[in-house]
Amino acid sequence: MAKTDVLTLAILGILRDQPLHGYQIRKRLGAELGPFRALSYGSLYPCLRRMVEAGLIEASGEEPAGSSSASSRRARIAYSLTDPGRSRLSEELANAGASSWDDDAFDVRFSLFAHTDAATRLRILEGRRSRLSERLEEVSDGLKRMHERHDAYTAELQRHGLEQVEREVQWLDRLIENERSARGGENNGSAPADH
Amino acid sequence: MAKTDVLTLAILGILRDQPLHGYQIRKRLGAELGPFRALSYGSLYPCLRRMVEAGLIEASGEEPAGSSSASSRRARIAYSLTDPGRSRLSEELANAGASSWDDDAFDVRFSLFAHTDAATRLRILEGRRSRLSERLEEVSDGLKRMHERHDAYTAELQRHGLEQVEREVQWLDRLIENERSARGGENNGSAPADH
DNA sequence: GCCTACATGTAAATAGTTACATGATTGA
DNA sequence: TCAATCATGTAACTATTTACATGTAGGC
Repeated sequence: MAKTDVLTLAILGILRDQPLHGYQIRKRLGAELGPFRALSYGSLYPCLRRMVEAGLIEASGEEPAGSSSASSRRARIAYSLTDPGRSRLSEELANAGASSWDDDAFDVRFSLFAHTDAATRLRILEGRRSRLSERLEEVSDGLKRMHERHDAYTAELQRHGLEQVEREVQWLDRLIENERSARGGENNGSAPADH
Repeated sequence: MAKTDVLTLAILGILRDQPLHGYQIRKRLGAELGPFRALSYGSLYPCLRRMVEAGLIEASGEEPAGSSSASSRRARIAYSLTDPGRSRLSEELANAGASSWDDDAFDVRFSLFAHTDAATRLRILEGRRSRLSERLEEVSDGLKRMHERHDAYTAELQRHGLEQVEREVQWLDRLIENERSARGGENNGSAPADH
């Protein structure tokens, strides 16, 4: 349930603007999103098949989104969003069930922020922040409690983990502030506008 | 193959010093190691069973490592390392096949550094560092290449990911330096000794 | 008496990777 | 012609989560 749903969403998102082949989908996803750095075809193609069966996407024989259009390649299948797929994407983008998402799910949602409305963006960022805060407390409690049960390496590992999560929270804070100060402007934003 | 092996190693490591119940193993692992924050019993107990079958650990009816010893609890099973389990742990700790490990595997190995010899520690740290460097290049290439294909949010996500990996590399560099400057001293170290 | 934490497990469903099988196109 | 990259898929295996099933001990 977990990752395939995320993969489905990521595919819907990446097909939003142009049809692509499976191969291209894999490359883009791998290049743009951490979670799919090493996505295997054994995951991708079955997922595409399921999506076709569910009517979310369509497989068509030719003319993907490539640059040159003259060649006569065989066996290339371009997938494109259907209307139900498009609705499903909108639905997903509007629903900020910010609870229970794992890191990967957040990344995918975030990467689709350009097509997410401002209120939902804010809710997602805040939801993510509060979950990370909980984690922060758990880990720092753990660190305090182990404290004298020595093992400096384990402690160092946790200290480092803690730091990374703290930075993640700071990053979110910056983003949240940005979203807030951008209020009154666009509803369908496209830039974190900070540097 | 991937995570269970890591779980097996983590269990061997945590049972090195005292026998523990399954329940205690889960708690400790969850508290000390990120990868096992949400380890389920459905993963843990089958793994313990496999380890018993493989002769790496032994299940004994009573007397775990608890504080008070007077109570007569039922159905509590304390697992302890067998001699083969102990050898297996040593083997694993000596082998720094630093290639192909994922993040979780590194964390588990690192948490066992107190029982790992200095040369192996260094090899593991350097192996990890070089893999992260590769990732760094891939991601920053990707960032440069997308660059004008707009979408500021996706770019921001990658920038942030890049930063986190960069920090991870800096952390490793500090650790590596520490290990190097500690040369001539202990072979079986116990402290990163930096603050 | 009730709730929480302790404690152990199984079965079914899900997900994911690896290895395999195949073949076209491009450029050196 | 040879290698790399493009391109699509399947089957077997491995791992993992979720939901279930059961029961004890200690504190309020």
